[in-house]
Amino acid sequence: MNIGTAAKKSGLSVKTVRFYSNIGLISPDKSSDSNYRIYSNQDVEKLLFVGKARKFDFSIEECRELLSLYENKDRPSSEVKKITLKKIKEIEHRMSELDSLRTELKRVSKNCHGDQRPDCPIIGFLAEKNRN
Amino acid sequence: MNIGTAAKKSGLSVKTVRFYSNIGLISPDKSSDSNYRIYSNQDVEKLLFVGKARKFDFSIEECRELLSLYENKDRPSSEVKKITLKKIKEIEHRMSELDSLRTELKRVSKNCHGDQRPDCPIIGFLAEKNRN
DNA sequence: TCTTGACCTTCCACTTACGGGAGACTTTAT
DNA sequence: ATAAAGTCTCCCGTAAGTGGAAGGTCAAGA
Repeated sequence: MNIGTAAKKSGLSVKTVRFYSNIGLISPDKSSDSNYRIYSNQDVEKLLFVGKARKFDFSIEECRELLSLYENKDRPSSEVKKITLKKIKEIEHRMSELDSLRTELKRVSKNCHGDQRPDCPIIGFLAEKNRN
Repeated sequence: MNIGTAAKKSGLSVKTVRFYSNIGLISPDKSSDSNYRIYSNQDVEKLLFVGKARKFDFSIEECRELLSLYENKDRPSSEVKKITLKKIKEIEHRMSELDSLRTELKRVSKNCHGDQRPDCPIIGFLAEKNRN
């Protein structure tokens, strides 16, 4: 099938699928006469796989790694688990960062009247010089 | 003061300070003979302000807006509050996304032995075709 | 057969918020 | 005087694509 069909089946955009082809993540065959990319059902499986991994915040390089593990039937599951646990750690780290931000922003915005008066503790907070 | 001093005082890198100058976020005077940027104490205040806002996940464009509110003594506090509440919403949205990711990744990784055997439910999960 | 329109190709520029480095110039220190 | 440090502009790179231009390919209709 052509790239448009593969894109539709995988739920990705044509641009994205072509991008994955260009970076060698998922390399379809190419028709020698028309130069069109030709996707197999297996390729579509891989596109779906990567699409899902991307949704789960794995980077392209991580996807590349996961994909090779996915293709290698003898890989030890510990490899996969390692990547996943690392990702969980990253997510939790980012979540705790965001949590502090939210807490702080909530704190300062609670004291802001949010009316026509120019007096604003949020601005004051951002302008505060804190020694660190 | 020169850019290096301003950078040190604001805790930003020279590159970053120059970047802010280039995009017109914080525009110092320029020495007419040496072409060096000359930062005032007020400029440093602005750099600190922006540095802090950036840490709190405000984008450059949001910083630009906050900065103009910071400089405009007559602005209504409602403007500032609006931007802040929007940011809080964004943070909370991202947090809930990350929370689902984490939950799902934890779920699938719990069932993975993580040993030498190739059998891996994480890969299986990523390869699953879910209809949506 | 010709043409139209949909699809495909490559290539380039743009996005965010900078960081790295080249090569040239200015200032400061020895 | 000279060396070192600081600064300047300019260009390239990042991640993961998106958008567009110019051109090639294919199937269908007149």
